[in-house]
Amino acid sequence: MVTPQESKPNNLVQTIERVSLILDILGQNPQGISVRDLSLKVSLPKGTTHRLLSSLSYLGYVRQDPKTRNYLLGFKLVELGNLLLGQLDLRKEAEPFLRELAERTKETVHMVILDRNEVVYIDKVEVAHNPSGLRMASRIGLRNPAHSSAVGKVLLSLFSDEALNQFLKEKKLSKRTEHTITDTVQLKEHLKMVRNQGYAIDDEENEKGVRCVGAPIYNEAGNAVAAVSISGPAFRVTKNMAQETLKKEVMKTALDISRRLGYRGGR
Amino acid sequence: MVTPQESKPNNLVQTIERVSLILDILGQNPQGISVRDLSLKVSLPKGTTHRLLSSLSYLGYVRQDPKTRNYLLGFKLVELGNLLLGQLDLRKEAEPFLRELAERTKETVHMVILDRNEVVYIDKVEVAHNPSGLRMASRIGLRNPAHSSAVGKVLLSLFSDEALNQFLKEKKLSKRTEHTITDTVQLKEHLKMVRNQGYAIDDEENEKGVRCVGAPIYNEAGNAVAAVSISGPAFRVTKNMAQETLKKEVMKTALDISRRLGYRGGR
DNA sequence: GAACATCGTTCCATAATGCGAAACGATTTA
DNA sequence: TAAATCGTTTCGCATTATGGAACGATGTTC
Repeated sequence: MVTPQESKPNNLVQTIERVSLILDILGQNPQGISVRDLSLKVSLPKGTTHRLLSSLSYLGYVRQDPKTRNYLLGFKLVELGNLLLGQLDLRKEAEPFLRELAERTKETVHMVILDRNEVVYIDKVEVAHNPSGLRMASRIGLRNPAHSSAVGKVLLSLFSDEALNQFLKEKKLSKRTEHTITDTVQLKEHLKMVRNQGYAIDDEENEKGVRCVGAPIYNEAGNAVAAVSISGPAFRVTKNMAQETLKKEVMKTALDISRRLGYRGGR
Repeated sequence: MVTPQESKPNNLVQTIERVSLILDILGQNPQGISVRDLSLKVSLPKGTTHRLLSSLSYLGYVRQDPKTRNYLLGFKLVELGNLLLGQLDLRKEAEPFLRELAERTKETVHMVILDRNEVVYIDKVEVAHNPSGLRMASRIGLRNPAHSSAVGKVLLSLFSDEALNQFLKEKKLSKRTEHTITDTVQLKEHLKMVRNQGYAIDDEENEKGVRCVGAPIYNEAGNAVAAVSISGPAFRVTKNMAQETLKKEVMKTALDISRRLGYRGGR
C-alpha cells in the first residue's frame, strides 16, 4: 500500500493557509514578534494580521506577551499535540522498553513513526547524566528526512517497490552532511542491505558528529509501524560499537516492543 | 498587574472558530471520525466540513487514516506544541531538579505555569517503577482549574487583590470533588494561609484519591512564574507526609529552581 | 453478484464573509 | 512637547468561502 502524498487542494481555504504560515513564523520567534513585523513577513496588511491574531489568541493557539505586546505560540498547541501523543497506544506500550534501553546503553533513545514519508519523533529518552553531558538537539515532534536517518532508512527498507518509487518521486534526497546518500541507485542498494540486516546505521548522514542505529517495530499484522534508535556522538558510538553491541540491543528492544504489540514473526 | 482575560473579539474569524471546534472534536476521537459524523457534530454541511478538513490535512494539522478514511489530529500539532515547550527556558533549567525530586520522593513531579488563569502542565517526571505501579492520569499540556490544585492555589496566593478579584470574576469555583473549595470567602482565607506557609496542599480537591503538595518558582524579578508539585495516591501521600517531609522537599526544589533563574529572595 | 445504500469528494452559482485602506488611540522616542 | 510608531478598530466593498446538489467509490444486503 502506498501512503499518498497529501496533494495541494485546489480549493485550499485561504484563512487556514494564512494561519498556518503565521503559526510557523511565531514558532521561529521564541521571544515573540510584533504585529507589524509579522504582517511584513506574511505580506498582509497590519489590520488583517491583527484580526487573525486576535481570533487565534481568543482560542488559545496564540498568546500575547502583556509587556512587549509581542505575539507567541499559545498553549492550546501543547494541549492538542500532547493529546495526540497520548492517544498513540504504541507509545504507551513502548515506553518502559525505551527507558530500559537508554539505561543499559547510556545513550539517547528515540522512537519515531513515518508521517507523509518523513520521520517524526514521538518519544525520546535521555539518561539523566550521560557520560559526556552532551544532549541531542532532537525534540519530540521534530521531523527529519527518511533517507538520512537510521530510523528512516530502516522503515524505507521495508517499503514495497511501488511505495519506494513513490517516495523517491515526491522527496528529493537532500544532502544533509557529506555522508548523506543522495543517489537513488545507491540508496536502493543500501536499503536492500538494511532489509537483510534488519537494522540500519546512520553514519553521520543526518548530522555531523552523530551516529545512530535503528531497528523496526512491527504490529500484530506484521507491518512496520515505527522504529527505535540509539543515537550518540560519533566518538563514543563508533562504527564497531554500532555494528556489534548497539545493533543487538536496538534489535532486541524493537522485537520486544513488537511482541508487545502482538507481533508473531521474527523467528 | 492583571493578566487580562482574553475577551471574545467581535470580529472573530469564522474559519478559525470552526477549525478550532473541529480540532477539539478530533481530539476527543482517538480512533478518528468520519466526515459525516464530524459534519453532524459541528453542524456544518458535509461539503464545508470536507473542505476545511482537506485544507487542514494538507498543512498537517489533521491526518486521514488511509484504511478507515477517518480523520484524526495531525502531527503538525505535536511539532508546534513541542516547539513551544522547547522555547521555555524555565523548562530547560528546571528539568534536572524535577528529576532529582521525583527520584528522591518516588512520586510524580509536575511543573506548571498559569495561562489565562488556568494551570497548564509543562513538565512531568515519573519514576520508572513507583511503589504501587500507579500512574497519574496527568499529561503535559493538560489544563486544570487553579482553585482546586496545589500548584494553582500556591500561585493564586501570590496574586494581588486586584488580580485575585479578576480571577474570581471570570472563573467560577467548580466543584471537582467533595473537598474542593468552592466558596469565595473560604478560598480567600485559605490563600492567605498558603501565602504565609509558602506551599499549598491539594487534599483530594481536584481528583478523588490524589493528594499533592506545591510550591512556587520565582524568576529574577521576584515574580512567581511557575510552580512545582509532588502528586501521589492519598493512601501513600498522607496529610502528615505532605506537611512534613514532602513540603520541605518541594519547597527546596522550587527554591533551587528559582535561584537558578536568578532569584535572590527567600532568605 | 446485482442493486442499493452510504459514504467521501467535487462542483458552482450565490451572498455572506473576510478584506484591507484608513482612521484612531496609546506608547515611546526625539 | 511634538512627532513618530506602534497596536487596534472601523466599515464599505468584492473576494472568498459557502453549502446544496451531483458525482463517484466503497461496501453492504438480499
